[in-house]
Amino acid sequence: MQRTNFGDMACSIARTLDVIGEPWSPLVLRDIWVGMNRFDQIQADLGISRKVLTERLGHLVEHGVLEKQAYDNRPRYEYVLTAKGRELVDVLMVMVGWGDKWLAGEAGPPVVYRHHACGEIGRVDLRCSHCGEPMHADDIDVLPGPGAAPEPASAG
Amino acid sequence: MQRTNFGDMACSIARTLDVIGEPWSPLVLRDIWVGMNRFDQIQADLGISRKVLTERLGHLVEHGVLEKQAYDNRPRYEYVLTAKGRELVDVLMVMVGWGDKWLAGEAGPPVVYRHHACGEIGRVDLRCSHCGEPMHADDIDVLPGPGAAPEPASAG
DNA sequence: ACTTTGAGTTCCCTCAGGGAACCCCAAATG
DNA sequence: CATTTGGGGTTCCCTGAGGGAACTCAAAGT
Repeated sequence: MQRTNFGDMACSIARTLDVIGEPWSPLVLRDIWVGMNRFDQIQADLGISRKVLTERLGHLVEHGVLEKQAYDNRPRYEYVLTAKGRELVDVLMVMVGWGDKWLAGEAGPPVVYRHHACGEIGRVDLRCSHCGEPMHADDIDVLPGPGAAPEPASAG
Repeated sequence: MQRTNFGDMACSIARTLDVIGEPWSPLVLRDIWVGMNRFDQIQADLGISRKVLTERLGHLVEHGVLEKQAYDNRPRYEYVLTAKGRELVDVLMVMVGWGDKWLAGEAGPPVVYRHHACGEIGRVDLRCSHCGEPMHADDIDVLPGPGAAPEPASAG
């Protein structure tokens, strides 16, 4: 965990980092997204320390991103995404897009997405919810919103 | 920095985390995105330790996300986003969208985006690059791509 | 000469991450 | 019944990254 508490900042990036900003958290989320729902599976897949995995899973459950479900009469559990967690996967998908473009190298992307709606391999594309045109860093002005902090400009 | 090296994994999420996965990095990027380009500005705004800020800026420059530019005859520098860095802001924008929805509370979002193309306040929306329809976690199948690792399924 | 300012370095201290061993419970096995 | 197996964690110690504050350095400004 980062030592500074990001959750109290008036910035949605910082607040989001408070949920998935710790090392390993996004990868834990990814594993669960693609169907690795059990402790030992995730631990083996990522090579994460069991101690840290316990902590991360607890943190994600606490923040309502995951749910812990029993799957047997024995004390056996698996972790599944909540609605909140599924929407957080959007962030992962965009990370994948960037990594595919800038870091994948000659081998090409490790995975691709087939879109149910069209059946084609597609990438994720950011568009304005209002007009549907592309919406990236240079296409917007960042303005203070209703929940802005009193004095300083912050990009949250 | 996380102790485990994410950059070598066959997963674009892990590789992206290798660039901006360390604590503070996304917030440093955000500050520079909204025009806080100088060391002391960023340090004061975030309350990050100077030691760590030095390290993060160096790391981001090294990975081609930022450029360090002299802005005076004196040894004075500022940090600006490269094209690679500007595209990384996509990830931040989606984090903002999620944080606004799930974490902002009654006060509402700390900032809003005005889209140049339509002039309206809009949010960012994920769509399929192929058909233009919404594309989220549940709308896709994740399939191995050309750069997939030999054996295991991984969501990269 | 003295102060100021931006941009870092250096130092020490604490606490989070890594690694490996250990524990608990319930079912299956002999 | 006693033992093994396997999932799901705890506990322990060690190292190294983050926090904080002080220090440095170079070029102006006065």
